[in-house]
Amino acid sequence: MKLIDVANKAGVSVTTVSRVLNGDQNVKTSTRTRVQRAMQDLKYYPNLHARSLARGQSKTLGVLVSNLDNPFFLDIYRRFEALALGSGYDTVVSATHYHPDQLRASLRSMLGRRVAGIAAFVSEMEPSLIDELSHVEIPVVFYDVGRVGKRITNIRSNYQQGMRQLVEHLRMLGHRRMAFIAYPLALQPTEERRTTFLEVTEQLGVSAHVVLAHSEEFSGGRSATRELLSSGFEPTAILCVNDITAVGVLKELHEQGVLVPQQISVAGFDNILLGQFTIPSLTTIHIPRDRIAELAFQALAPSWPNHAKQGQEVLVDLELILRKSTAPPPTESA
Amino acid sequence: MKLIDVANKAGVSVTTVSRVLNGDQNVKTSTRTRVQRAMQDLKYYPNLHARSLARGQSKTLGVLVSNLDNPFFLDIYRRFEALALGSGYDTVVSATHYHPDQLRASLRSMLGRRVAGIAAFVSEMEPSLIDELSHVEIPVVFYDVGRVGKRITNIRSNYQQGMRQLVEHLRMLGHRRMAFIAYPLALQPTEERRTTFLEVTEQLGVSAHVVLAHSEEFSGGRSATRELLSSGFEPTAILCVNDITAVGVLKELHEQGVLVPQQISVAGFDNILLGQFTIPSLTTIHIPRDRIAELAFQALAPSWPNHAKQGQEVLVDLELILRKSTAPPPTESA
DNA sequence: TTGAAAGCGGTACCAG
DNA sequence: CTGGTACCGCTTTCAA
Repeated sequence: MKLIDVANKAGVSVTTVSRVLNGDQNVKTSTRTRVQRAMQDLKYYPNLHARSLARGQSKTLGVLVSNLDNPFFLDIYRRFEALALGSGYDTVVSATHYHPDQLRASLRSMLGRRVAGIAAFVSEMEPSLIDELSHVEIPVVFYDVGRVGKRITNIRSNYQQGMRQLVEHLRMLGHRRMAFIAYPLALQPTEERRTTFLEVTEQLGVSAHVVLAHSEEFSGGRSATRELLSSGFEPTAILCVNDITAVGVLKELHEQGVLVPQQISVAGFDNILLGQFTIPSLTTIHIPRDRIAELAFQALAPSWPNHAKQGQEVLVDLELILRKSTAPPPTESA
Repeated sequence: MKLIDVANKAGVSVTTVSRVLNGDQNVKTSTRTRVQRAMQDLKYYPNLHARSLARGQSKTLGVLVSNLDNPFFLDIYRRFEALALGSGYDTVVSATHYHPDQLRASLRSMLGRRVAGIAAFVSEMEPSLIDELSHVEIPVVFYDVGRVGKRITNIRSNYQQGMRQLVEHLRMLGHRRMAFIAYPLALQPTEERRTTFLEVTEQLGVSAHVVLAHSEEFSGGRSATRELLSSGFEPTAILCVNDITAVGVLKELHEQGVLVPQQISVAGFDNILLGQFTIPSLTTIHIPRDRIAELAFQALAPSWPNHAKQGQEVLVDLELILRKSTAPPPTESA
């Protein structure tokens, strides 16, 4: 079922059909109706490939995400998609599962699709890929990786500021021995959280200890906690690279009969919805995902109000969210 | 950067470039190398739209999901995508957020993209849409909605069998008053869970009570629980339409000081990963998502081992997963 | 082993 | 207000 079939059925030219298809006003109402009827009767819908080919561009935005399992990324994507949809853009996502190869493949596929722009919320972005992207003629926006360039916008979280708030809060409560559960992969953003933790604890004079989770899942938090508890460090507070990990920590502590927050305080990072429903609810650092998604979209969509954002670096501030998983440490009577 | 640019640079015709692009063996090795060099130098990557247009089909499978926030759907999608990728298919997802309009739009977009097949894991599929789909010339597979047709495969969960196991288990434990927290939307699959609950409890002679959550999120479980506790029904076990809801229930009960499972048992449905990390871990019904994804893929991919599945209805059995959130009810000494 | 040329299904410019 | 037609970039006969 093609344009010409509709044209024949309606007794007009393909041009006219194309016009009504695209809402061109220069079509007599009676003709328009006739064409629309024909389209319906034939159950016609346009071939998007032909259209994009002819137009030379595709009103599609590509979104790259490391991991859709983490609600953090999903939240960003959802908001981004909503904005895109609202402006008539289609959206195509690809989860790379932290594999540079998969990332490369997804990227090629998107470029092949001639997307109008690419938003990359991935942690495994390699320099070579960033290079490759900077030669491309479409706008690109990175989150937490990459660098600013001609058409490249960069959004970054102010980890320093966020982590400081959290550590200061805990210190204020009286904590002096804090552990950090880090990610197993050497990914820029998560590495940054770890190093920031180390810096801040050093500055504030609290003793710090880092242990690596060996999975990005809940279970990573669990096993890391086991390891931590038998390490001899005896932290009074455990900070986690993200909320998912913290859920695992909470679970393991509960199984071991350790009370949170009475005996050990726990904090997450990201502020995913689940954190409000854990037992106890989770103190965490909020990363404003809606705002990040909005900034990203603005950087990709031309003719957007404050589209000026393109080609810049934007630093996003984080916010400490206090809930029930943190409290003063037990008084050391020993 | 187009085919012809590469051809010029390499001093061959576009045909030849196309050949090396598609791995055609009838190209002299030296020529092939020259062309490949040219492609690299020019950072060429093919325009997928032109390709699909010329080929008349697109090695892309469309996946429709109600809601990516629910790990249940995400798990299915992840597996499906992996299989597709393994067979050289691209995949495009669309979350409909339970809106028939959004579903319709996504469907059109996919058909416009001339996908090679569509897998619909959506609850809001309307009869009219199913009709529309049956006229399309590509294979389609539905999960929990729709009906079998020429190129239409149907996968269904055996809710009857799953729900019966759960209710029997609880009855065996001694429970006689069970409440069910249902979904707010009138969606076929979730409705089915509700009615099945009612049937089974009736058959087993246990008194039943249904309360509607007013959100599909964790919070829906929380508020429904509040409502339930003040309803006077006093259930000894609460069954939930899914695990997400159950997490909210667990939270609310904990806040109210009700011990799970000592005072009230709680069960979920779906068996998402999170259920292993709740406090207490969640008894639930496992729906074999991997298998569902595999069946779906088989139904769409031609030249697949047991591709015979197409145009059939497949019923998938569920499995009771016993964890720590269910136990005998408190002995009524009153 | 290579190339010329006819589409694929739309879009958009140029006439009328 | 409507139609003719030259592309868009790649695939695929058909010939050489």
